[in-house]
Amino acid sequence: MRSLKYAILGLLCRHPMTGYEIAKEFNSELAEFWYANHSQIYPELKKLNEEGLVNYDIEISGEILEAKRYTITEEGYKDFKKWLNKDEKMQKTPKDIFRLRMYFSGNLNVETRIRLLESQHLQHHKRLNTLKKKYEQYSEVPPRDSDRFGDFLVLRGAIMRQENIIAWLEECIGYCKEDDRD
Amino acid sequence: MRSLKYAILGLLCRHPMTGYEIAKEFNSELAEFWYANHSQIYPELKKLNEEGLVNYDIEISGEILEAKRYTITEEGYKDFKKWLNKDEKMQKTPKDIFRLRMYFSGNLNVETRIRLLESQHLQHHKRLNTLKKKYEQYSEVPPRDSDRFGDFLVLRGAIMRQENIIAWLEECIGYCKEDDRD
DNA sequence: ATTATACATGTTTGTATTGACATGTTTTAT
DNA sequence: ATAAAACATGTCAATACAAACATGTATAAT
Repeated sequence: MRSLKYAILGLLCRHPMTGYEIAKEFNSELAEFWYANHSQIYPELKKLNEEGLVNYDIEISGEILEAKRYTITEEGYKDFKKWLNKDEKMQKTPKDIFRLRMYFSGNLNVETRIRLLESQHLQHHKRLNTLKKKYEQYSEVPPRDSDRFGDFLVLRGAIMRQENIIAWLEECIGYCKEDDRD
Repeated sequence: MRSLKYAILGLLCRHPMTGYEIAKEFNSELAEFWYANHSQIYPELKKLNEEGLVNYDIEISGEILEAKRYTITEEGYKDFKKWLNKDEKMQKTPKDIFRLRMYFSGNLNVETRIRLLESQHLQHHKRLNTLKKKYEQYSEVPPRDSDRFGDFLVLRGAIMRQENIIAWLEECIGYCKEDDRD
Protein backbone atom coordinates (compact mmCIF):
# COMPACT_ATOMS: atom_id res chain seq x y z
CA MET A 1 0.00 0.00 0.00
CA ARG A 2 3.14 2.16 0.22
CA SER A 3 2.12 4.06 3.32
CA LEU A 4 5.63 5.38 3.80
CA LYS A 5 5.34 7.08 0.44
CA TYR A 6 2.31 9.06 1.58
CA ALA A 7 3.71 9.79 5.01
CA ILE A 8 6.68 11.43 3.30
CA LEU A 9 4.64 13.25 0.69
CA GLY A 10 2.35 14.55 3.43
CA LEU A 11 5.27 16.03 5.32
CA LEU A 12 6.68 17.60 2.17
CA CYS A 13 3.31 19.29 1.56
CA ARG A 14 4.02 21.39 4.61
CA HIS A 15 7.46 22.53 3.50
CA PRO A 16 10.62 21.22 1.83
CA MET A 17 12.73 18.96 4.00
CA THR A 18 15.90 16.89 3.96
CA GLY A 19 15.91 13.14 4.56
CA TYR A 20 17.51 13.73 7.90
CA GLU A 21 14.73 16.07 8.97
CA ILE A 22 12.06 13.62 7.85
CA ALA A 23 13.70 10.90 9.88
CA LYS A 24 13.78 13.15 12.93
CA GLU A 25 10.12 14.03 12.49
CA PHE A 26 9.18 10.36 12.22
CA ASN A 27 10.95 9.55 15.40
CA SER A 28 9.65 12.40 17.51
CA GLU A 29 6.55 14.33 16.44
CA LEU A 30 4.78 11.68 14.42
CA ALA A 31 5.94 8.86 16.60
CA GLU A 32 2.50 8.45 18.17
CA PHE A 33 1.24 6.74 15.03
CA TRP A 34 4.12 6.47 12.59
CA TYR A 35 7.87 5.93 12.46
CA ALA A 36 10.60 4.81 10.10
CA ASN A 37 14.35 4.47 10.10
CA HIS A 38 16.54 6.50 7.85
CA SER A 39 17.47 3.25 6.15
CA GLN A 40 13.93 3.13 4.81
CA ILE A 41 13.55 6.85 4.17
CA TYR A 42 16.55 7.48 1.94
CA PRO A 43 15.70 4.73 -0.57
CA GLU A 44 12.05 5.83 -0.60
CA LEU A 45 13.04 9.44 -1.36
CA LYS A 46 15.22 8.20 -4.17
CA LYS A 47 12.30 6.23 -5.59
CA LEU A 48 9.88 9.14 -5.25
CA ASN A 49 12.35 11.30 -7.12
CA GLU A 50 12.62 8.75 -9.90
CA GLU A 51 8.84 8.70 -10.11
CA GLY A 52 8.78 12.45 -10.45
CA LEU A 53 6.82 13.03 -7.25
CA VAL A 54 9.59 14.98 -5.53
CA ASN A 55 12.54 17.16 -6.55
CA TYR A 56 15.55 18.23 -4.60
CA ASP A 57 18.12 20.97 -4.36
CA ILE A 58 21.50 20.48 -2.84
CA GLU A 59 22.43 22.61 0.12
CA ILE A 60 25.95 23.04 1.44
CA SER A 61 26.65 23.49 5.13
CA GLY A 62 30.13 24.59 6.09
CA GLU A 63 32.71 23.66 3.49
CA ILE A 64 31.44 20.50 1.80
CA LEU A 65 28.66 18.75 3.75
CA GLU A 66 25.81 18.22 1.32
CA ALA A 67 22.12 17.90 2.13
CA LYS A 68 19.35 17.25 -0.34
CA ARG A 69 16.33 19.39 0.39
CA TYR A 70 13.29 17.71 -1.14
CA THR A 71 10.26 19.54 -2.51
CA ILE A 72 6.98 17.92 -3.55
CA THR A 73 6.06 18.32 -7.22
CA GLU A 74 2.68 19.19 -8.72
CA GLU A 75 2.24 15.53 -9.61
CA GLY A 76 3.28 14.42 -6.15
CA TYR A 77 0.72 16.68 -4.56
CA LYS A 78 -2.03 15.34 -6.83
CA ASP A 79 -1.09 11.78 -5.92
CA PHE A 80 -1.08 12.59 -2.23
CA LYS A 81 -4.43 14.36 -2.34
CA LYS A 82 -6.00 11.42 -4.13
CA TRP A 83 -4.78 9.07 -1.42
CA LEU A 84 -5.89 11.36 1.37
CA ASN A 85 -9.44 11.60 0.01
CA LYS A 86 -9.90 7.84 -0.23
CA ASP A 87 -12.17 6.25 2.34
CA GLU A 88 -10.25 3.23 3.47
CA LYS A 89 -11.35 0.17 5.39
CA MET A 90 -10.70 0.14 9.10
CA GLN A 91 -7.31 -1.38 9.67
CA LYS A 92 -6.68 -4.66 11.41
CA THR A 93 -6.20 -4.39 15.15
CA PRO A 94 -2.46 -3.99 15.60
CA LYS A 95 -0.39 -6.78 17.07
CA ASP A 96 0.34 -6.33 20.72
CA ILE A 97 2.94 -8.50 22.38
CA PHE A 98 2.00 -7.57 25.91
CA ARG A 99 -1.61 -8.57 25.32
CA LEU A 100 -0.34 -11.81 23.86
CA ARG A 101 1.52 -12.41 27.12
CA MET A 102 -1.54 -11.61 29.17
CA TYR A 103 -3.56 -13.99 27.03
CA PHE A 104 -1.22 -16.71 28.19
CA SER A 105 -0.89 -15.43 31.75
CA GLY A 106 -2.61 -18.53 33.14
CA ASN A 107 0.87 -20.05 32.92
CA LEU A 108 2.33 -17.51 35.34
CA ASN A 109 2.08 -17.25 39.09
CA VAL A 110 0.07 -14.30 40.33
CA GLU A 111 3.07 -12.37 41.65
CA THR A 112 4.79 -12.43 38.28
CA ARG A 113 1.66 -11.24 36.51
CA ILE A 114 1.39 -8.30 38.84
CA ARG A 115 5.07 -7.50 38.42
CA LEU A 116 4.75 -7.50 34.61
CA LEU A 117 1.56 -5.45 34.70
CA GLU A 118 3.05 -2.88 37.04
CA SER A 119 6.15 -2.53 34.90
CA GLN A 120 3.97 -1.73 31.91
CA HIS A 121 1.89 0.61 34.01
CA LEU A 122 4.92 2.62 35.03
CA GLN A 123 6.20 2.92 31.48
CA HIS A 124 2.86 3.94 30.04
CA HIS A 125 2.42 6.47 32.79
CA LYS A 126 5.70 8.13 31.92
CA ARG A 127 4.66 8.22 28.28
CA LEU A 128 1.38 9.86 29.24
CA ASN A 129 3.14 12.59 31.19
CA THR A 130 5.32 13.42 28.21
CA LEU A 131 2.25 13.69 26.01
CA LYS A 132 0.42 15.85 28.50
CA LYS A 133 3.34 18.24 28.61
CA LYS A 134 3.15 18.57 24.86
CA TYR A 135 -0.56 19.18 25.10
CA GLU A 136 -0.07 22.12 27.44
CA GLN A 137 1.39 24.05 24.52
CA TYR A 138 -2.09 24.31 23.04
CA SER A 139 -4.07 27.04 24.75
CA GLU A 140 -6.97 26.43 22.35
CA VAL A 141 -8.02 24.23 19.46
CA PRO A 142 -5.99 25.42 16.43
CA PRO A 143 -7.85 26.67 13.34
CA ARG A 144 -9.25 23.86 11.20
CA ASP A 145 -7.18 24.61 8.14
CA SER A 146 -3.79 24.89 9.80
CA ASP A 147 -1.31 22.05 10.01
CA ARG A 148 -1.54 22.39 13.75
CA PHE A 149 -5.14 21.17 13.68
CA GLY A 150 -3.98 17.74 12.51
CA ASP A 151 -1.21 17.74 15.09
CA PHE A 152 -3.75 18.56 17.76
CA LEU A 153 -6.18 15.78 16.78
CA VAL A 154 -3.57 13.05 16.87
CA LEU A 155 -2.08 14.35 20.10
CA ARG A 156 -5.51 14.21 21.74
CA GLY A 157 -5.88 10.69 20.34
CA ALA A 158 -2.52 9.66 21.72
CA ILE A 159 -3.39 10.95 25.18
CA MET A 160 -6.76 9.24 25.21
CA ARG A 161 -5.22 5.99 24.04
CA GLN A 162 -2.54 6.15 26.69
CA GLU A 163 -5.06 6.84 29.44
CA ASN A 164 -7.12 3.93 28.20
CA ILE A 165 -4.21 1.50 28.30
CA ILE A 166 -3.44 2.61 31.83
CA ALA A 167 -7.06 2.06 32.86
CA TRP A 168 -6.94 -1.45 31.39
CA LEU A 169 -3.69 -2.28 33.15
CA GLU A 170 -5.15 -1.12 36.45
CA GLU A 171 -8.22 -3.25 35.90
CA CYS A 172 -6.01 -6.25 35.20
CA ILE A 173 -3.97 -5.65 38.34
CA GLY A 174 -7.24 -5.46 40.24
CA TYR A 175 -8.41 -8.82 38.91
CA CYS A 176 -5.07 -10.39 39.77
CA LYS A 177 -5.08 -9.05 43.29
CA GLU A 178 -8.63 -10.00 44.22
CA ASP A 179 -8.19 -12.59 46.93
CA ASP A 180 -10.29 -15.62 47.65
CA ARG A 181 -12.52 -15.47 44.68
CA ASP A 182 -14.33 -18.66 43.86
CA MET B 1 12.12 -11.46 18.33
CA ARG B 2 10.16 -14.40 16.86
CA SER B 3 6.84 -13.49 18.42
CA LEU B 4 4.99 -15.91 16.17
CA LYS B 5 7.02 -18.70 17.68
CA TYR B 6 5.75 -17.87 21.16
CA ALA B 7 2.21 -17.26 20.04
CA ILE B 8 2.14 -20.79 18.63
CA LEU B 9 3.90 -22.36 21.61
CA GLY B 10 1.45 -20.60 23.92
CA LEU B 11 -1.51 -22.06 22.12
CA LEU B 12 0.02 -25.52 22.13
CA CYS B 13 0.44 -25.27 25.91
CA ARG B 14 -3.32 -25.40 26.15
CA HIS B 15 -3.73 -28.52 24.05
CA PRO B 16 -2.39 -30.15 20.87
CA MET B 17 -3.55 -28.50 17.65
CA THR B 18 -3.19 -28.77 13.90
CA GLY B 19 -1.83 -25.94 11.78
CA TYR B 20 -5.28 -25.35 10.44
CA GLU B 21 -6.72 -24.94 13.93
CA ILE B 22 -3.95 -22.55 14.92
CA ALA B 23 -4.67 -20.44 11.85
CA LYS B 24 -8.36 -20.35 12.72
CA GLU B 25 -7.60 -19.33 16.28
CA PHE B 26 -5.34 -16.53 15.07
CA ASN B 27 -8.01 -15.19 12.84
CA SER B 28 -10.90 -15.30 15.29
CA GLU B 29 -10.24 -15.56 19.03
CA LEU B 30 -6.82 -13.98 19.21
CA ALA B 31 -7.51 -11.49 16.48
CA GLU B 32 -7.83 -8.63 18.96
CA PHE B 33 -4.07 -8.52 19.39
CA TRP B 34 -2.54 -11.12 17.10
CA TYR B 35 -3.03 -12.74 13.70
CA ALA B 36 -1.11 -14.67 11.08
CA ASN B 37 -1.76 -16.32 7.75
CA HIS B 38 -1.36 -20.02 7.25
CA SER B 39 1.49 -19.18 4.89
CA GLN B 40 3.42 -18.04 7.94
CA ILE B 41 2.17 -20.68 10.34
CA TYR B 42 3.03 -23.86 8.42
CA PRO B 43 6.69 -22.96 7.87
CA GLU B 44 6.99 -21.85 11.50
CA LEU B 45 5.60 -25.16 12.75
CA LYS B 46 8.08 -26.97 10.56
CA LYS B 47 10.91 -24.92 12.03
CA LEU B 48 9.73 -25.47 15.59
CA ASN B 49 9.65 -29.17 14.93
CA GLU B 50 13.19 -29.10 13.59
CA GLU B 51 14.24 -27.25 16.73
CA GLY B 52 12.65 -29.93 18.86
CA LEU B 53 10.15 -27.61 20.49
CA VAL B 54 7.10 -29.39 19.09
CA ASN B 55 6.23 -32.89 17.92
CA TYR B 56 3.37 -34.10 15.80
CA ASP B 57 1.21 -37.15 15.17
CA ILE B 58 -0.59 -37.70 11.93
CA GLU B 59 -4.33 -38.05 12.04
CA ILE B 60 -6.46 -39.39 9.25
CA SER B 61 -9.93 -38.06 8.56
CA GLY B 62 -12.11 -40.01 6.13
CA GLU B 63 -10.09 -42.08 3.72
CA ILE B 64 -6.80 -40.27 3.26
CA LEU B 65 -6.91 -36.62 4.45
CA GLU B 66 -3.95 -36.14 6.73
CA ALA B 67 -3.59 -33.61 9.51
CA LYS B 68 -0.56 -33.10 11.70
CA ARG B 69 -1.55 -32.60 15.29
CA TYR B 70 1.25 -30.74 17.06
CA THR B 71 2.17 -31.17 20.69
CA ILE B 72 4.56 -28.98 22.66
CA THR B 73 7.65 -30.75 24.02
CA GLU B 74 9.22 -30.43 27.44
CA GLU B 75 11.90 -28.22 25.89
CA GLY B 76 9.31 -26.12 24.08
CA TYR B 77 7.44 -25.52 27.28
CA LYS B 78 10.62 -24.44 29.08
CA ASP B 79 11.43 -22.02 26.25
CA PHE B 80 7.93 -20.59 26.31
CA LYS B 81 7.88 -20.14 30.09
CA LYS B 82 11.20 -18.35 29.97
CA TRP B 83 9.84 -15.91 27.37
CA LEU B 84 6.60 -15.39 29.28
CA ASN B 85 8.42 -14.49 32.50
CA LYS B 86 10.61 -11.88 30.88
CA ASP B 87 9.77 -8.27 31.64
CA GLU B 88 9.92 -6.62 28.26
CA LYS B 89 10.12 -2.97 27.32
CA MET B 90 6.88 -1.26 26.39
CA GLN B 91 6.41 -1.69 22.68
CA LYS B 92 6.48 1.11 20.16
CA THR B 93 3.13 2.72 19.48
CA PRO B 94 1.70 0.82 16.51
CA LYS B 95 1.46 2.45 13.13
CA ASP B 96 -1.97 3.78 12.39
CA ILE B 97 -2.84 4.82 8.86
CA PHE B 98 -6.03 6.57 9.79
CA ARG B 99 -4.23 8.75 12.32
CA LEU B 100 -1.65 9.48 9.67
CA ARG B 101 -4.48 10.73 7.47
CA MET B 102 -5.90 12.85 10.23
CA TYR B 103 -2.47 14.29 10.88
CA PHE B 104 -2.57 15.59 7.31
CA SER B 105 -6.25 16.50 7.37
CA GLY B 106 -5.47 20.20 6.98
CA ASN B 107 -5.28 19.35 3.26
CA LEU B 108 -8.93 18.22 3.17
CA ASN B 109 -12.12 20.21 3.12
CA VAL B 110 -14.20 19.91 6.25
CA GLU B 111 -16.96 17.81 4.65
CA THR B 112 -14.49 15.14 3.54
CA ARG B 113 -12.92 14.98 6.97
CA ILE B 114 -16.30 14.41 8.55
CA ARG B 115 -17.17 11.78 5.97
CA LEU B 116 -13.93 9.88 6.63
CA LEU B 117 -14.34 10.16 10.39
CA GLU B 118 -17.93 8.94 10.30
CA SER B 119 -17.00 6.00 8.11
CA GLN B 120 -14.43 4.93 10.70
CA HIS B 121 -16.90 5.54 13.48
CA LEU B 122 -19.46 3.22 11.94
CA GLN B 123 -16.93 0.44 11.39
CA HIS B 124 -15.50 0.67 14.89
CA HIS B 125 -18.97 0.67 16.35
CA LYS B 126 -19.83 -2.58 14.61
CA ARG B 127 -16.60 -4.07 15.90
CA LEU B 128 -17.51 -2.99 19.43
CA ASN B 129 -20.91 -4.67 19.23
CA THR B 130 -19.34 -7.94 18.18
CA LEU B 131 -16.95 -7.75 21.12
CA LYS B 132 -19.71 -6.93 23.56
CA LYS B 133 -21.66 -9.96 22.42
CA LYS B 134 -18.64 -12.11 23.16
CA TYR B 135 -18.33 -10.50 26.57
CA GLU B 136 -21.88 -11.47 27.50
CA GLN B 137 -20.73 -15.08 27.63
CA TYR B 138 -18.88 -14.29 30.82
CA SER B 139 -21.23 -14.19 33.78
CA GLU B 140 -18.29 -13.61 36.11
CA VAL B 141 -14.53 -13.17 36.10
CA PRO B 142 -13.05 -16.64 35.39
CA PRO B 143 -10.67 -18.19 37.95
CA ARG B 144 -7.18 -16.78 37.83
CA ASP B 145 -5.46 -20.00 36.85
CA SER B 146 -7.73 -20.99 34.00
CA ASP B 147 -7.01 -20.25 30.36
CA ARG B 148 -10.26 -18.33 30.32
CA PHE B 149 -8.79 -15.72 32.66
CA GLY B 150 -6.35 -14.63 29.96
CA ASP B 151 -9.11 -14.64 27.38
CA PHE B 152 -11.18 -12.46 29.66
CA LEU B 153 -8.43 -9.91 30.28
CA VAL B 154 -7.70 -9.33 26.62
CA LEU B 155 -11.38 -9.21 25.74
CA ARG B 156 -11.90 -6.50 28.34
CA GLY B 157 -8.90 -4.70 26.89
CA ALA B 158 -10.28 -4.97 23.37
CA ILE B 159 -13.62 -3.51 24.42
CA MET B 160 -12.02 -0.65 26.31
CA ARG B 161 -9.74 0.12 23.39
CA GLN B 162 -12.61 0.08 20.95
CA GLU B 163 -14.69 2.40 23.13
CA ASN B 164 -11.75 4.71 23.41
CA ILE B 165 -11.24 4.94 19.65
CA ILE B 166 -14.92 5.72 19.23
CA ALA B 167 -14.69 8.48 21.83
CA TRP B 168 -11.71 9.97 20.00
CA LEU B 169 -13.47 9.84 16.63
CA GLU B 170 -16.49 11.59 18.15
CA GLU B 171 -14.27 14.28 19.61
CA CYS B 172 -12.66 14.79 16.21
CA ILE B 173 -16.03 15.06 14.51
CA GLY B 174 -17.01 17.62 17.12
CA TYR B 175 -13.93 19.75 16.43
CA CYS B 176 -14.58 19.57 12.68
CA LYS B 177 -18.19 20.60 13.06
CA GLU B 178 -17.68 23.52 15.40
CA ASP B 179 -18.75 26.49 13.33
CA ASP B 180 -17.32 29.95 13.26
CA ARG B 181 -14.39 29.39 15.49
CA ASP B 182 -11.68 31.95 15.23
C1' DA C 1 -25.85 -36.11 -8.00
C1' DT C 2 -24.03 -31.74 -7.26
C1' DT C 3 -22.47 -27.75 -5.11
C1' DA C 4 -20.74 -25.09 -1.48
C1' DT C 5 -18.24 -24.86 2.58
C1' DA C 6 -14.95 -26.35 5.61
C1' DC C 7 -10.83 -29.05 6.23
C1' DA C 8 -5.90 -29.52 5.35
C1' DT C 9 -1.04 -28.41 3.91
C1' DG C 10 2.16 -26.56 1.53
C1' DT C 11 5.32 -23.00 -1.74
C1' DT C 12 6.46 -18.65 -3.98
C1' DT C 13 6.90 -13.85 -4.79
C1' DG C 14 6.99 -9.33 -3.47
C1' DT C 15 7.14 -5.83 -0.03
C1' DA C 16 8.08 -3.83 4.53
C1' DT C 17 10.98 -3.32 8.22
C1' DT C 18 14.83 -3.62 11.37
C1' DG C 19 19.46 -3.37 12.63
C1' DA C 20 23.94 -3.24 11.42
C1' DC C 21 27.56 -1.62 8.51
C1' DA C 22 29.86 2.32 6.46
C1' DT C 23 31.57 7.03 6.01
C1' DG C 24 32.24 11.43 6.74
C1' DT C 25 31.34 16.80 8.36
C1' DT C 26 29.86 20.58 11.49
C1' DT C 27 28.83 22.57 15.73
C1' DT C 28 28.80 22.96 20.64
C1' DA C 29 30.56 22.32 25.08
C1' DT C 30 34.55 21.73 28.01
C1' DA D 1 42.63 21.80 21.45
C1' DT D 2 39.60 18.09 21.80
C1' DA D 3 35.79 15.38 22.53
C1' DA D 4 30.97 14.65 22.15
C1' DA D 5 26.80 15.35 19.95
C1' DA D 6 24.32 16.45 16.08
C1' DC D 7 24.20 16.63 11.06
C1' DA D 8 24.01 14.05 6.76
C1' DT D 9 23.60 10.14 3.43
C1' DG D 10 23.84 5.92 1.98
C1' DT D 11 24.02 0.23 1.53
C1' DC D 12 23.37 -4.60 3.06
C1' DA D 13 21.61 -8.70 5.28
C1' DA D 14 18.10 -10.76 7.80
C1' DT D 15 13.52 -11.09 9.23
C1' DA D 16 8.58 -10.53 8.97
C1' DC D 17 4.50 -10.39 6.57
C1' DA D 18 0.83 -10.50 3.06
C1' DA D 19 -1.12 -12.18 -1.02
C1' DA D 20 -1.22 -15.23 -4.42
C1' DC D 21 -0.32 -19.70 -6.29
C1' DA D 22 -1.10 -24.67 -5.88
C1' DT D 23 -3.48 -28.91 -4.69
C1' DG D 24 -6.35 -31.63 -3.01
C1' DT D 25 -10.25 -34.22 0.56
C1' DA D 26 -14.48 -34.43 3.59
C1' DT D 27 -18.89 -33.10 4.90
C1' DA D 28 -23.33 -30.88 4.86
C1' DA D 29 -27.03 -29.01 2.37
C1' DT D 30 -30.03 -29.04 -1.63
